[in-house]
Amino acid sequence: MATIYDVAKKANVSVKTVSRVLNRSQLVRQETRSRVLAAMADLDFHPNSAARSLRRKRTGAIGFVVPFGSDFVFHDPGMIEQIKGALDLLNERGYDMVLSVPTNRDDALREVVRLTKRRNVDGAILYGMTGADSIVKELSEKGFHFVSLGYCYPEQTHNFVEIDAVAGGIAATRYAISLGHTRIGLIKEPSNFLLPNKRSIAEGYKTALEQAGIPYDERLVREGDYTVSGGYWAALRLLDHDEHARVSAIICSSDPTALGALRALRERGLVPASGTQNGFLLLAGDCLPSTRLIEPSLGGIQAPLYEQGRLAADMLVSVISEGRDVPGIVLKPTMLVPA
Amino acid sequence: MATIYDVAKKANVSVKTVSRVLNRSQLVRQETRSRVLAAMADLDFHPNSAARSLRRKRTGAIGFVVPFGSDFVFHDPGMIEQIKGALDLLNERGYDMVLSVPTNRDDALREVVRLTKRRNVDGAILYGMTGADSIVKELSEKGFHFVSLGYCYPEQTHNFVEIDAVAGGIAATRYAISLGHTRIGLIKEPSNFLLPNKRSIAEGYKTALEQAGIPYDERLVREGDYTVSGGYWAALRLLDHDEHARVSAIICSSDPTALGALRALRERGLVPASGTQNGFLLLAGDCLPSTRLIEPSLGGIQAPLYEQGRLAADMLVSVISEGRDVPGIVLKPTMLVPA
DNA sequence: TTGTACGCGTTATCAA
DNA sequence: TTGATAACGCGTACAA
Repeated sequence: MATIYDVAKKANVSVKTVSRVLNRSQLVRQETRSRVLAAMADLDFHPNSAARSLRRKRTGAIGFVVPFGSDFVFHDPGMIEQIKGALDLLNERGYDMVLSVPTNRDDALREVVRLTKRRNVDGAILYGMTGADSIVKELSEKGFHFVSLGYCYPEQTHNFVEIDAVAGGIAATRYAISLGHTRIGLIKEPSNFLLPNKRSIAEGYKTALEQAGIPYDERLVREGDYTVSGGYWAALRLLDHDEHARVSAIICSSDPTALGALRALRERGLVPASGTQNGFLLLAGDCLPSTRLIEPSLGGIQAPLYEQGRLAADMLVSVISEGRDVPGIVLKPTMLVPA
Repeated sequence: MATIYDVAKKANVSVKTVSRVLNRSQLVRQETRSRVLAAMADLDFHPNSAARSLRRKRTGAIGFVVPFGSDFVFHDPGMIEQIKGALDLLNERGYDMVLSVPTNRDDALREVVRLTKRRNVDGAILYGMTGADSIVKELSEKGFHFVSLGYCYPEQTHNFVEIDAVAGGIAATRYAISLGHTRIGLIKEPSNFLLPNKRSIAEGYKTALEQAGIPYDERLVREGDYTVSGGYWAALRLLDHDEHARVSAIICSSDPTALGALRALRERGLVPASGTQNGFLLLAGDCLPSTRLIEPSLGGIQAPLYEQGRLAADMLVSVISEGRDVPGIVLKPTMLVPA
């Protein structure tokens, strides 16, 4: 491969001039610039990134690390949306994305440390998780850059983009109540997605019930695992548990959960009502566009996952370029009425 | 950040010795090694990747470039499976993946050139596409490494992993015929996914019909775009076109296509039969595990997309480490009977 | 507006 | 088994 020395020789200039052309400095005479550009084209010259990174102390890449393994990550449309949002923004900003999907928390933390401390990347987006406290704080102190999707530790005030699950729970539950439902099932998020200061959708559910004077029945609340089959089994348990006082509505904490619940409903001969029509009410948890292509009538809690990914990436780019932490953001989901 | 010089000083050895420890050379006395390791831990030393890459002339990363834009790529479960397969293998082999999703062919080719020629990556996986001929051949000649998912140019014999769409078409069509169907609709792949030596599912479809003595009716073949809505509209056209001689079966070339078609069927009051039961037959095109979680009864052409991604990555790793091209592979899909 | 010479942090070539 | 020193390719004080 040709180096700037080859280009310099060919264009009869110094390497510094070549470097200037490369970096779009204005201090190069037009005629010189064209000569250099011609030489670069002739030699099929491309600047070596490693040399650049070494010198500039930045790589132009950021890491995206999720601790749930590829089997989960690539089958969860919500995670996909978050990654997509981040990738889109990074692309606009000229950054490359290094995607890493270790299978557990410890490996994920090791990955973040490896990517950032070895300077493979200029910063990392890390999925919020327990046990990240010390590492993430250390990274911050030592000048490595990171932003988390959701909280990484209790009392975290900076460098995160979170979605308010409680607000979603309230909105969905109120909607069900407004249609006259009183036996409302909830398939909540898996507990390992929660953190001391990340509150559950179940809190919103309880609040809304309480405000409407409907007694809370813990048997109507099941834990899902954000997968289709998790939703399926949880829904079956809700439907079969109490034959005489069966739920007439189910609120799901994710889209796959809802698709699984839908399968369970169909197996039991129940078709969720569309619109405000009477009948069984099934509410999804992300209401992603891709889910609604498959089930257009599905309403529920619309979580801005794509925006979350985008904003996290945007925040990371700021953290990197300005060199200081940025206050966290909490996004509100909205309630999408079934079609 | 500490460098090997700091470590060397602290451990009272030369930088070369530190380097040896770093690279697990056996030519270091045990006692020296432990002293160096202790110093590294003390200083929280992490080797700088840029410096390493510059010196070693390899980065430990590979690029994955798909030319269809994030809106398509992240919403197509087939692409997701391919990426997942590649990522899993690269992870096992200790490579990082740089994911790039430009929106068109020209940008994709530029991306591959940028990533490889600037040495951001040691090689790239490129989605097969027209117009890649010259660039991909040039890369090959100049010693840059690449492997393509599907063919990149006519007469390509090396560095690709392809899935035989014709075989899939034959199998699915034969299955439909075996159940007594004679009016069989086909929603084939979008034409921009085809290349001179990549043959269409429609060829297999025709072959099977011909062998069974069923006349070919071009009105029963529609082009899809691999999306849910594309499948929906194509299926509606198939269902509404010819009221008196309507299709009794539809073969789809992808899973989203089938999910869209399913929506169309439901809207027309048609429920696809399960198993070998009589009734409307709907066959999917990828039969991915994730699709079957949503619609467990869906049968069709089961394409080994995950394996394709894995094998492509594996092939690329070979190409990189052995420095020479590897003969292409063609995978056969199988026919999955509806449950 | 252009050029010289050095440093970024590693690895590799020798020689000891 | 270890070490001095030269690369790797680019950016940048500093000088002209």
